[in-house]
Formats: sequence, C-alpha cells, structure tokens
Amino acid sequence: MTPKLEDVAKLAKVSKTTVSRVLNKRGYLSQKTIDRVYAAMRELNYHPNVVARQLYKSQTNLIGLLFPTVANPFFGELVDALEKNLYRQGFKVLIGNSMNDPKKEAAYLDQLLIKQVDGLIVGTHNQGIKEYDTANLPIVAIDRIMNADIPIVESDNYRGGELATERLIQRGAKHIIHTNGPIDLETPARRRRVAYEGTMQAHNLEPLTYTVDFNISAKAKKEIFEKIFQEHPEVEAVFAANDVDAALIMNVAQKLGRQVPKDFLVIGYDGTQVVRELMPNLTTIMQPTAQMAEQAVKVLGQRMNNEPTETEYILPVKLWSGTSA
Amino acid sequence: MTPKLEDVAKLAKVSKTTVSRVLNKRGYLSQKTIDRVYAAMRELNYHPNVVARQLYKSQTNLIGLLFPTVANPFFGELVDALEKNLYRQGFKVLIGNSMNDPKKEAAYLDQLLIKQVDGLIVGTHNQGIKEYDTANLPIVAIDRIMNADIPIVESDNYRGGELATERLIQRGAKHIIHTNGPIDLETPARRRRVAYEGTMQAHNLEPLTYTVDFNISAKAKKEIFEKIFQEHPEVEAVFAANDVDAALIMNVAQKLGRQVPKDFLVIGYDGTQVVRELMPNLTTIMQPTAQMAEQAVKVLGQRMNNEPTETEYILPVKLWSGTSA
DNA sequence: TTGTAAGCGTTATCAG
DNA sequence: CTGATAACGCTTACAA
Repeated sequence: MTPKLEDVAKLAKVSKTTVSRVLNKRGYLSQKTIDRVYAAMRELNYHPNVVARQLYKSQTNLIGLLFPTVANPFFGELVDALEKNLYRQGFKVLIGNSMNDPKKEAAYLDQLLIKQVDGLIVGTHNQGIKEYDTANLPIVAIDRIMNADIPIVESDNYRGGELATERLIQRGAKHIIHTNGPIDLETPARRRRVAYEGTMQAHNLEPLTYTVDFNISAKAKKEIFEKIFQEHPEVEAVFAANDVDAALIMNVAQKLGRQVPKDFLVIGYDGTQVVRELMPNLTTIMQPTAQMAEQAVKVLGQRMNNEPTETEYILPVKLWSGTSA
Repeated sequence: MTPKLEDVAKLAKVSKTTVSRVLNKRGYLSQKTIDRVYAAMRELNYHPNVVARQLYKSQTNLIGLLFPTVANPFFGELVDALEKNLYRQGFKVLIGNSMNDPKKEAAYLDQLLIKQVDGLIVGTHNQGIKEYDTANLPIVAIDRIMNADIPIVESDNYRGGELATERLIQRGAKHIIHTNGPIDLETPARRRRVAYEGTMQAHNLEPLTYTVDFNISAKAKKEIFEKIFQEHPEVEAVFAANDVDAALIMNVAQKLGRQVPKDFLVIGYDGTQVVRELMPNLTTIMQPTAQMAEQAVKVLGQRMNNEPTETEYILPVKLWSGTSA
C-alpha cells in the first residue's frame, strides 16, 4: 500500500508528530532530524494523504464551478479564466456541466454542499433550485440572479444592448430584430432586451424580440431563424443573443439570398477570443471574461473570509467592430 | 456548526451505526427506526460529510482531467463529453488547465496523485514530466503518448491526414503546405504529418511542413502564416493543424488578396460542433470527441478495476465537406 | 434488529 | 527540540 506518515516516522525513527512538523515546516527542528525525515520520505516515495488533511482541517481547497457546458466558447473561456485565478490562490476546481438539466444541477449541488468544496461559483441558467437557499456555503453567481444573499458578477448587459442596437441603427437599419432567452428567466441578460427596446423606441423604431431557448439544438434554432425571415421579410438586421446564434443567423440569411452586410446586418454577443479568431468579421459585444473571473474569485474569497461584499458587480463591455454590422 | 452523524443519532435516540445504516441502506432495520432517523436528518438539515467517507474508503470518486485549456473548443467539447460520461458513472471531475506550462502540470500531478483523485485522464502536450512514471494511479491518455504503461485513446490521425491531403489534391491543388506542432513532441498528431507527406509523395508532389507552436499567440501565428505566402507565393492550399489555425490562415490569405476557394484552399482539423456552427463552410476533419470520451472513460474504468486493456484505441475520423476546400 | 469500538491518515494540544 | 494522544466524521467487524 501507499506509505503513510507512520511508515516514514518508523523509518526515520521519530514520531508521527515530528514528521508532520517537517512536512508543514512548523516549530523548531534540528537539521539532522529534518534531513533524516526527508530521506525517509524519498526512500518510501511518500506523499501526504490530502483527504486526511481535509478531514482534520474541514476544508478541501476545492471550489465548485457550476456552468451549462464548457463546450460553449463563452463558458469555456470563463471557466478557463476562473481556473487560472483560483489556482493562483491555491484552489483546485471541481467542475459541473449542468447542461440546463435542473436535476443534474440539483444533484451536483447536493453533493458539493456536503463539504466537498469550500465555495461555489455558479453560472447556470436553471431556475428555482431551492438548495441554494439553505446552502451553507460561500457562493458567487456569474450572470445569474439567484437570491438576495448571493453576490452577482456580470458584464454591463444594459450598455451592451444599447451599444449593439445603436450600432445597427447608425448603420442605417430600421427593421431590427433581437433574439433573447426566455423572458421568465431572471437573468441579467434580460437587461439587453430592455436596452434594445428602449434604444429602439428612443429612435422611434419598433422593437421586436424573438425568444429562443438556449437548450435547443442548432437545427431547431435555424428553423426559428428562418421563421424570422418569413414572418418579417422587411427585417434588415438582427441583434443576436450570442455569437453562435449570430453565426447561425448569418448562415440562414445567406441561404435565403441575403448578403451580409450589403443587405442584411448581424451583430453578436460575447466576443470570446476564439470566436474573434474564427470570425473576425463578426461585429459583436465583448464580455470582459478575464475581469469577470477575477472579480468573481475575489468576491468569493471575501465571502469565505466573512468579509462584507457588494451585492452586484457590473463590468464594462466593448464593441468589436467587424464588417457584419 | 454543521450537524454530524452523531447529532442525528442523538436526536433519533439510536446509535451512529444505525444512522449510517439508514444512510447507506445497508442491513436490516425496522421501518420505525428508519422513519425516526430520516425525521431527525430533516430536522437538522443533515448532510453526510463526504471527506470523512472518502478517508475511510480511501477513494474519492473524483477523476482528474488534465488538459491544456477548455477555452479551446476542441478541449472544451472533449472535457464536456468526459464529464457527462463520468457523471453517469458516479464520478465528479477535477479539472486542471495546464496551459502548456510544465510547472503547472507537474504541480497538478503532484497534488492529484496524492489520493485526491481515483483516476486521471490526460491530454496535455507537455513532455518529460517524470511524475507520470511513478504515478501509482490509473491513467488514460487522450491523443498523447506518455509511457508504455498508459493506454492511449486517439482518433485516426493517419487517416485524417490522408483524407485532408487527398481532398486538396482532388480539388486540383499541387502546392500544398501543412502546418503542425513541434516535431519533437511525441504526439499522435505527428502521424498526420507522416500521412500528409506520404500522400503527397504518392502523388509525386513535394510536401512542405511548417512547424507552428500551439502555445504562441494568434498574432505570432499570423506572422508565421504571412511568411508562408511570402516564402512560397506558389502555395495553393494549406492543411492546417486545427480549425482555429485554419481560420487565421484564411484571414491572412484574404488580406493578401487570395480568394477562398477560388484561388486558395484551406482545410482544418478537429471539426467540433461549435466550429461547424460558426464556420459551416470550413472543410475540416472531424475528430469523434464523443466516442473518444466514452472510450477513455471505459478504459479508465477497466484500469481502476485492474482489468486488462489494450494499449491503444484508434477511433475513426470523418470529413466535413464545406466550401473552403 | 441494534450497539460498541476500532480504524481511515492527518494535525494540534499539551507535556516533557 | 521531541513525543503521546485526542480529534476530524464516517464505516464496518464483531457482539449482543
């Protein structure tokens, strides 16, 4: 079996306490003892058992990350940034891709709450999971409204909606359609819809929002987008809920003979690095993923130390100016 | 503090053993006792402490995933699929984005080997990390050669290289350049280079491979790609190491006045779902991420049960036929 | 059908 | 400077 502290102690002819002291560099120790212990460790290829340590300290140095799926570039980039920040602080990352399945999310939660992690960062879109309320655990939400106790880190969705809409108007479009998630979801992304509608009205234009569930397949989405063109042949521009949707819309538009940007404009949302590399011509609103991650980790740290925090952190967005709008 | 087993036992007026039995549905118990215990649990909002259980069982039900970064769509999709499969088997996932930093990879390894995880799935590109050799832990590699003890799951890189090269030749290109990672890395992706070179020679064409480090920035990559056109103005097609590189190359080509596919062809590699949605016109080789994930998890399971496994699993690739080549 | 007690591998208190 | 020993919260022989 894997050697334990006791084996090292025996081999080095010292007590367990001493080995533990060497391991944690605590207290006074003679150099001779230290050397003997290290030698014994090497000889046995000893590695301390983290779980035993976790039990005693009742902390795991693990942070849970609950997101829809890292297969989506936005969440992939965000999770990557979170991991980087957490690693720097000595935390490792336990990841759960709830994939919009409330059952899976609740199951994860149930298991993570159980002292498996020291904290949680949540960015899923599911609603009404009651476990969050009784969760006796520091939590931070990213782009998701949970309950009054849980601080939110988000990008400036209102400004993003405004920027996108203004861009399309400024480019000469009048019939502009917006796609967004279900209206009943209490997500900050809803503010984009509000911004879009407000900006349209301020310009005496008629807002029109299509609801597109994010869980559905690309094929189903495309059908909805085709309907947009059928039901509103006058449409000149679309402000999409995210970049993948924007790409799908461009694709549909081109199939229907619309040329971008000559007679149809598209603007996306998220603007991750990968998407900017794959489609540099797609005009989009960039969410500041790096700063969001940094802020979330910082706030989580404060929560874990019982320091006070704000309830909401709003980070600035930027326009990525391509040729699609 | 959070309630423990003992508190539940006291409240229900039974022993710790009984509570544990109820919790694990083991042995014979009277319904009355069961009900009393459940009631007590609810009253205290009790949740068992996983770490204590982990210590006793000396297993964590955690699997470590070591990959370069989930911000890259290929690894994002792969990690997503791995998580899905592992979750189904009752495992949770601890993730490490080594980001091509050998120090970080070694540090992760050091900590994960320490009884923190029950198994490891590795897909990083770093070389020469000796910890893997002494690792007393079931490991499976994805698209990476580690050492003789560690089974590899990969897609059919040779066939992929062949398919891509043949496609370009069949489309009429003669001056075809291939980009690939450093030749000294013992990665299965090297077989693509071999396949490319073999296929070219079989058609009496001269192969030419440019080495492009994957860790470098998009900007640095673009400079290398520009050099391709400068140094080889006769180039008619590029078989890129991956889809992101393919996109960058297309971008550079267009900036230099080359029209795709009229006078320049590009074929990518990976063919993840997101990329196919964003750039449906990009011809590429699709790696079977879902099957690779499933196979890796299956093999890891066998390893963990000390069952014999093959040393190599090669899964079939497919061509995604776009318009870029 | 239920309980007692030992043990999982650490750390920390206290004594020397 | 070093060593017994209890404790972290759970599971499981073994006993009753």
